[in-house]
Amino acid sequence: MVSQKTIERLIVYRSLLEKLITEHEEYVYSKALATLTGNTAAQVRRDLMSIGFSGNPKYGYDVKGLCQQIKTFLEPKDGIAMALIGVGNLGRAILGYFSTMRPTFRLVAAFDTDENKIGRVISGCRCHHLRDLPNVLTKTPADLGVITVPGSNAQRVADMLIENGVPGLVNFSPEPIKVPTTVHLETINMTLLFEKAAYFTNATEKGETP
Amino acid sequence: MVSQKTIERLIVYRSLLEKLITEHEEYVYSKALATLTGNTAAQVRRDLMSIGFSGNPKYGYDVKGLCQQIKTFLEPKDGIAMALIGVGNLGRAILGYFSTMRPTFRLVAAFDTDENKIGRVISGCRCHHLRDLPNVLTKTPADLGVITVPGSNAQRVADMLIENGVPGLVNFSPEPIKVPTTVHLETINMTLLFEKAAYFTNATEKGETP
DNA sequence: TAGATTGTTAATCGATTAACAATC
DNA sequence: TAGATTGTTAATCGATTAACAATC
Repeated sequence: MVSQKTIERLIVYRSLLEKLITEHEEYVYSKALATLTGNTAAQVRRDLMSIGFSGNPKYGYDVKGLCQQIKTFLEPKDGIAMALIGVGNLGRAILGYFSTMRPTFRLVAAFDTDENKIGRVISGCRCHHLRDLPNVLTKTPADLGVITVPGSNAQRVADMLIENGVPGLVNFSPEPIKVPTTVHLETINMTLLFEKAAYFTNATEKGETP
Repeated sequence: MVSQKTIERLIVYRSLLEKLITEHEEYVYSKALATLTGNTAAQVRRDLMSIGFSGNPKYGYDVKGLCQQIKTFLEPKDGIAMALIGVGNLGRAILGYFSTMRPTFRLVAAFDTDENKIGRVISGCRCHHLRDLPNVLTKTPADLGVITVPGSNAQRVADMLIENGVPGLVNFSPEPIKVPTTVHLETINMTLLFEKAAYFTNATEKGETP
């Protein structure tokens, strides 16, 4: 199978390839793709090999063809339907963010327990009460559940999503949650990220960059 | 030097140790620490070795002592002063988040270019105009700059922060930015995170979990 | 003492890089 | 053809895991 690291790089390649398309570049060499994304040429060739895309020793890789192939490889053809739970500042930031990313990523429903938010439409996405989650997700199933509630409720919300057939979760709450192995969990731990940034900033200042 | 992976795990250990302290646990074995954080006992012992903390074959590791040692290792003793640029939804979410994390992480100033936000105090942090950044950061220097502006301005903001002596950046904007090697950069690419979650959710559904 | 865990070294594993024949 | 790049295998590197003597 394709490793997590390779997937991450493929996402970065695609983002760059889209930029190259707007610049009307037709072909790109592994060396150029590597330099522009902070990798090595060998790494790029190995990654592209893993998705079965071939280049040409004379011209390099076809930009449009490669971009399309990565897209096909990464994204299911009917896109990704997402449900978001917790319409606080972070939730609203994510709703706003993805409203520009259609049609691949579609936020199909938002949930909260604050009555003031219920019924409102934020960035084109309707906010429901959390108790209606089973009904809403039965009508419009979601591939990805985005958890942006305070930590103490994260596990409960995760359990609800899983019970209602959501196969993947993205957890932004600081509380670690448990899921069965059949469910994919991506955790974005802000505290950890900032602690790490703080540590390495300090280390970099002290010249520890070997 | 201590690897990035080890630093990440140390942060997780500490978070758990703090929980154990509230539960009045005095000692913990490497096996328990490992199970509770999703690692192996050997991994834990190796990580603790790298920061020079010793346990006892009879009782395991002293919870309070270990927690304190990790804290001392990770965090400069006068805490981390942060400046945040871009007071949109994401910026406000982060301001709210860190207002509860004092005194280690202190948001000393926020900046925006929207006149409606200038002068307001959000989660205890005053919002200044971006043009005043040099003055404000001269008076209250920051260790970490948090970039939550739309992508197109990210590089310009990063350059301003670096020019004004900020040694570490956390970039939430989708646009990749360039920094000199003397500056530490932590990138949180939401698009990448969601693309990855979507891919692995799909792969997990198809049973590709070897 | 007997039994379990720590600290640390050696073995293993996986991912990255180097090398080079095949190709254009 | 000569020169450069691709595709792929072999070598290297770094991180994880296994093993075990020392310790309590």
